[in-house]
Amino acid sequence: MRKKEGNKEVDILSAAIKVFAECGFFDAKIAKIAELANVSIGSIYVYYENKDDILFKIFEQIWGGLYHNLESLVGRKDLTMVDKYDAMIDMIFDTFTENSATAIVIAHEQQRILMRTPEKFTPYYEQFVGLGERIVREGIKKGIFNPNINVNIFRHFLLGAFRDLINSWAVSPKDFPLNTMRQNVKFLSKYGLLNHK
Amino acid sequence: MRKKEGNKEVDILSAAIKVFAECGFFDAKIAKIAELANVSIGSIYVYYENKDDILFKIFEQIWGGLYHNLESLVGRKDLTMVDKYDAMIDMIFDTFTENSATAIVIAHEQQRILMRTPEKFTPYYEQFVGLGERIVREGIKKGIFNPNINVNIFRHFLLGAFRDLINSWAVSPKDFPLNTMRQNVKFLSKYGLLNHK
DNA sequence: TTGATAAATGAGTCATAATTCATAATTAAA
DNA sequence: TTTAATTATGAATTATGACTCATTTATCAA
Repeated sequence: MRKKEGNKEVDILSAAIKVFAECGFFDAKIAKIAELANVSIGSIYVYYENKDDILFKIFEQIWGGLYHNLESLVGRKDLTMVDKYDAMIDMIFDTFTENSATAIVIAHEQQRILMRTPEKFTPYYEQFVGLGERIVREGIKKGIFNPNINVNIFRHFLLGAFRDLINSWAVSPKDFPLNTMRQNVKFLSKYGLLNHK
Repeated sequence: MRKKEGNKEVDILSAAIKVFAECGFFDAKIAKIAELANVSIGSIYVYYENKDDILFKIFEQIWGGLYHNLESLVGRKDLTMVDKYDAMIDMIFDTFTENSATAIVIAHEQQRILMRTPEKFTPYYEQFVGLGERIVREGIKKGIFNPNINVNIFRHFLLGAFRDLINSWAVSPKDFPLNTMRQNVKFLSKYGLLNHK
């Protein structure tokens, strides 16, 4: 039996994230991913079914991680609802700013996949969103959050805002300092634009 | 001289919007656009340089219209800052909900184009955004809006939220009633999620 | 040392679809 | 009519790049 050399599966995924982020999924060439991963073209098809499959695995990794993190957050009894909410925001920021290329890939490709083949998308995404909504609903029930807010709309409002912001940061980090972004997102989503004196 | 039959240029653009919305830009076939527009494949290249050019013209149309509308709004003296802000929100909603296919195309393709070839993107977009920022800055100067808000971040926050919401509405209008969406976006962006009693 | 098994390779296949262009059709002016 | 200018056409060309698979290479057990 022959042993695997290094970890091609991981190398390919990392390379793919970089290439997808730089060129976009459709202009990304398998040959370039192979080159960047120091792997032959054939090896890519040993580890992944096809080009789509590589993209799916990227989503799986990201949303799987976020789901597990959020799961342990929602259960905590030592935090106020606002603290949980803030922690959730931080968690999303941390995940996506850890690797800016990933942020770009998610921002660009997720919507398309989600719209055309939602059944093939990682279930972690819906599970993650479900947990997020739970935090908001719980906050409403406790009278902390505004009961007139439509939770479904709020979720798209917040995630949409996130996508644009994190992508902007990934493209030009100097124009979007992380801490300023965090503070503004937390503040805006909780208090809004108006000056309450 | 031969006369033009009907208005192929417009027919092609309308057909392209539908096909781009349904399949996404990359999976959209020129042949299908030609078929839907009742035009030969060759005619498409009489009126447009290539596939990209069709997409560019769609952006041009939408952002050109929005820019001109917003331009006449910012100059009005009879409105409070909050009224102007609300009117701007309504204007964006109106433009994109007028044609849901256009909303989907913008939501899906704009980011990619803007990131990879910003120099080729319609200048109306930046002009529109500039006017929007002016409203916010003016509101801050008048003490109506919170001076601690980073205007650049706010712009991405709001436009990102919009994109996701309008796209969600375009995909399943029944889950996102227009009026509820309008109210929630206006409320959330001004007052935020917290219950101010 | 050798045979068996799994891993790795990349030149070549092949389908796809954007774009071209030689030709035809239509209208207006001469 | 005839000619010229413009508009319309779609079969044929062509480039591209995802994916295949016959072959090679590496490792282990016997």
